[in-house]
Amino acid sequence: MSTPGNRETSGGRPLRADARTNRERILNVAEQVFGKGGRSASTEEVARLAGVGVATVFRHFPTKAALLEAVLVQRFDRLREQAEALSRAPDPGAAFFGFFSRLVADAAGKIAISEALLDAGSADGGAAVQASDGLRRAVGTLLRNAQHVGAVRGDVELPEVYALLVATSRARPEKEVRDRMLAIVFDGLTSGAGAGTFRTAGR
Amino acid sequence: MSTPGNRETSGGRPLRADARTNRERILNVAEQVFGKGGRSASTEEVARLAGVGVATVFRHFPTKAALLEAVLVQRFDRLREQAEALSRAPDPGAAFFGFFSRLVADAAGKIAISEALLDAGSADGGAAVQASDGLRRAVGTLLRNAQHVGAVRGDVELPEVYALLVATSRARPEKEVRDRMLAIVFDGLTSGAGAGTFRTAGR
Amino acid sequence: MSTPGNRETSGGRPLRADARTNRERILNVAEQVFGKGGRSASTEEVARLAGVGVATVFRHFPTKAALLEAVLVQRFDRLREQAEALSRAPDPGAAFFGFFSRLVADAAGKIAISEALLDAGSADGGAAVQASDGLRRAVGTLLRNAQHVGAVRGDVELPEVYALLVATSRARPEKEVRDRMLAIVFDGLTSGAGAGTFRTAGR
Amino acid sequence: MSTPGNRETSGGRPLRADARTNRERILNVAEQVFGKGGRSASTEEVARLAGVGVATVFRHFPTKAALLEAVLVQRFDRLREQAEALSRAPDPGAAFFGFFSRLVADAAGKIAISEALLDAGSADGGAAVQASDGLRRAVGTLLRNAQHVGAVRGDVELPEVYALLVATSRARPEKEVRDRMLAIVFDGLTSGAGAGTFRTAGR
DNA sequence: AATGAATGAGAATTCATTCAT
DNA sequence: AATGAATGAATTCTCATTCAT
Repeated sequence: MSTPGNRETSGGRPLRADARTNRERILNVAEQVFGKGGRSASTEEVARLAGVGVATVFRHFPTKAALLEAVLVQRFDRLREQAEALSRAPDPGAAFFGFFSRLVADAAGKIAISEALLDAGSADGGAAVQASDGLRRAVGTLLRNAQHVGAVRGDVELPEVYALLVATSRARPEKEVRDRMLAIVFDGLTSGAGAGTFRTAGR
Repeated sequence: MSTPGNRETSGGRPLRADARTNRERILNVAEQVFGKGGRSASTEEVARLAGVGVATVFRHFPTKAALLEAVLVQRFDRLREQAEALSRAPDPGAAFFGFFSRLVADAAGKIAISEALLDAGSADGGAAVQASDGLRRAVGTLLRNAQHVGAVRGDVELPEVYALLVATSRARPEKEVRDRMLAIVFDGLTSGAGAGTFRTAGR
Repeated sequence: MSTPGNRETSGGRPLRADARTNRERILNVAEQVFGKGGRSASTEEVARLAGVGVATVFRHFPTKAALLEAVLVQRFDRLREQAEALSRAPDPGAAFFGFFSRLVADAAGKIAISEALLDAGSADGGAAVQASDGLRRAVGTLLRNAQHVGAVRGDVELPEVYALLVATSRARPEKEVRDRMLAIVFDGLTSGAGAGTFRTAGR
Repeated sequence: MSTPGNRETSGGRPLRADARTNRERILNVAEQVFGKGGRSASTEEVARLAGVGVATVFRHFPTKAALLEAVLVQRFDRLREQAEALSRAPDPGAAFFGFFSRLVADAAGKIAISEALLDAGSADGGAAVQASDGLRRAVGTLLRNAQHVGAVRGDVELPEVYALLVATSRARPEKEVRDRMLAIVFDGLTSGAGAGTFRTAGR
């Protein structure tokens, strides 16, 4: 949307048509490759599957870290856009839980992504953190809306909700189990009270 | 219980005193190093921090994978022992939730461990998987006990509970947030009902 | 002849000019290095003498074994070509003995080569074995031709002749002695009869 | 026999009984191990098969090279003893050819031995060269005797005969082929003349 | 004397990144 | 702009040799 991080290169000059095509293909391939093999997947692999030379990858993304970052930014931005779109949906409860479910389902099988969701909280200094923050804000909106209509209890706050989102997107059980796992979390987000006794039990 | 996995070497012969010391130091250092850097941390790093040569590390653990495995087995075994001990505690509810909390707290900052908790479900064929299964079984016992006394609702099953354990142990927020995150999950495990509408919402 | 094994890479695509140069230099240097130090000579040594980095060697030959194999294939192919050329020479006797002499002379100082001539009989599964077989077949033709014109006695067969070729190419005496050694073998291949009594004497 | 190289250690002091036993066992195991794997077989392997610690091997033989040398000396000495014994046999022809056959047969499957037979000609400076010379001298005697009775033609000399011995002991064909190969060589050593034309053909 | 443990110096191989075409 | 080639710096693992018990 109105994100400033969407420029094609830092130089600002618009890319030639074929270059833009290449950049996009590389980015998409990288998402798959890092999704499967994590950070440690090799840049050559990305180049090969994208059908370009390694040097081309490095022309577009000066370091492997930059490539990884670009992948993450793209992903975070997409998610943020979805969240923003849902924030205008008629049923805020369905919007919130639906988004939560979809994100977790999508993250399955995307190692690097979820690793990143995780680490992006920590210092990276870069664009990925910003993009992650954008997503977090959008989730915050969804959450507030849902609380407004009583779909989510009022006493939970964004940090723990986001932590749950990150956490559950990391687990990679089969769909069946994943759904049952989410059901529990969603119950916890809805009902409230009661179990308070055990919250810190044993600590 | 009487853990059979605690022998010093598979060979059976007890190690010389100095060797055992070294082996233990290496194992502990490795736990930290892999905890911080994940699988991709280098064996050399482990050796350096343990104050021994790389070759010494390899003498004790013939491959890097074996070292990683040993670390995991040790950790899983420890956790299983704790779980087993708690399974005989007077208050099954406190036992279950207490164990859950402690595990998640301990996992903080231990990348490799949680990665492993995660992957151990998949094929590894090795000792780590066995140890992981042992832990899972022990958690199963805690869960059943807690359900028996009504501390955990009766309609949840081990797979999703274990998935939640894995998931939340992966997230690494500060203590504050972690506790609030767990409170939500624990609520979901206690109350039940109600939120069913949203379980698969958006899917 | 039209050797099919001479392509630059198995991929088929012709190498860039500079790459081909490097590949050839590496191959030649490797022939010398392995010739002197045998299989256990180091790849680093090859790289150093070829004036390239180790990684370059590995780019061209993905494993040390592959490099060794390439060296052998090249050598076997060359020898086979020579043998094939000689198989059309006017004097089959001179062709056979001449080839024999030349091969033995060339093998002097080439440990890896003769080791390989030796081992190629055994299982390697690879291209070297094929190339070795090609050479053996070519020698077979030379032998048959020479027997046809009576230059080599009729009752010897390829296996023992090839074994002799391998054996004598392994010994590395000075030229003088080598020639005298070959003279004995050649006599044995020509005359026949007579000494039969001693063939298995003492056995 | 009257060899001066038979002392147990260079120190001169006689070894304790158990030490001598160990030394012998190590030596025999080493012969097998190096026979199978060549020089590159590991010292640990020797130790393991001998049922002693590595350090014990190194106590008896200060370096791997020394161990290899000792193996060779032992082997050369044994062969020399056999040759010397045969030099007093009634039939010098049978003695010569018999010894030749036996040596070649024994060498089969003993990589290091034949490698050494080969290299011992070159500079080693050590005891192995001396032992090798002893063997060579003994073969010389066998040869002269055989020539004396006309079993071997008179115009061949020790260097080329020894070279043939070395060469054929390196080839490792099956028994069948080996025998036929030797038959050719023996013919060459007996008959003489005739094939002279080809001796240096092609050179 | 015997041994298991420790180790430094390689060796093969990989990979992010730079260079020449 | 695109590419294949080149490379230095890791990284895992091995082995002859030394050390401490």
